[in-house]
Amino acid sequence: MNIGTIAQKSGVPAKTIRYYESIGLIPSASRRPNGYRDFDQDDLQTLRFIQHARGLGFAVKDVADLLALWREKKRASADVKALAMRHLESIDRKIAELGTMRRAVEHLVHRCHGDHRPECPILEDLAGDINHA
Amino acid sequence: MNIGTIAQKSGVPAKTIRYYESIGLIPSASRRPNGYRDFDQDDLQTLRFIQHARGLGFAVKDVADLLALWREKKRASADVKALAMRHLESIDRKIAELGTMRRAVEHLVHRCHGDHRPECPILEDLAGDINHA
DNA sequence: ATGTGGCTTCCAGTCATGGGAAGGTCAAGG
DNA sequence: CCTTGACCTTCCCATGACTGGAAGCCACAT
Repeated sequence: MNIGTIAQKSGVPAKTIRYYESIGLIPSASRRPNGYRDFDQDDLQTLRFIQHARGLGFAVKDVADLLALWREKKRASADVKALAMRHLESIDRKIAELGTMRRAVEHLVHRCHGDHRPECPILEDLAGDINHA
Repeated sequence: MNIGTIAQKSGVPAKTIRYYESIGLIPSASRRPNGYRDFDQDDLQTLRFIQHARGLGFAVKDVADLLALWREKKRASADVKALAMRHLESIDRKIAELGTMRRAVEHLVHRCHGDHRPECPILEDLAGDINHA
């Protein structure tokens, strides 16, 4: 299977597959006599796994760990769960951070007339008057 | 005022101030005979403005636009508001995306025993069985 | 023979910094 | 006067996770 084919089937762009190979996330694909990479069903499985994990927001480093656990038949599910829970916490931190920003920005937007006049509480607040919630 | 002093007063690291200068976000600071940058109160105001805007998650490019509007006395507040609203929408998109991830990851975490045994729905789902919500 | 599309490698850019090297400067203390 | 330590300067490299593009080979159809 050529890289274009597996890219299509896995949803991972060819460019990204080469990148994953270069950083060692996936093993180096075997080569045909003409130099083209040749992928098999196993590679497809792996790339789909990666695609799903990335889709859930796991960092590439974490995906590498998940892949290792996936291949390790004697893993303890507690290890997988711990990794996933750390990820969940990091998602929660990001959501909280964005929520704080969101409230602040929304507050500013609310107070700005948004017309042709130059007076604008958004700019005033950014300039330093952060005392009138 | 040396760069270290203004860094302290503005909360923007010296390194970052030099970077802002290099990309033209702030004007080039004047120099003392010894080559040191010399900042004044205006620079401090500007850096504080930038720091606030960055703290609200505005991209550096957007901060540049906000700075330009701030300095333009004949601006229309509608322009500022529009920029802020676009930012608000982008925050909302990110929150929604993280929320979707969060629910999926939490669902997986819930279903995993997390003990010494190798069976793990997290890995199974990532491997492709995405049909049992 | 020519066109097209896919494959290869390698280099550079993205975004917003942070780290660290190599070297000049300044104020204080011995 | 000299040294120490804390500043400052520029420069290049690294991050994360790709993406774009150039230059060149390969495969197949017309």
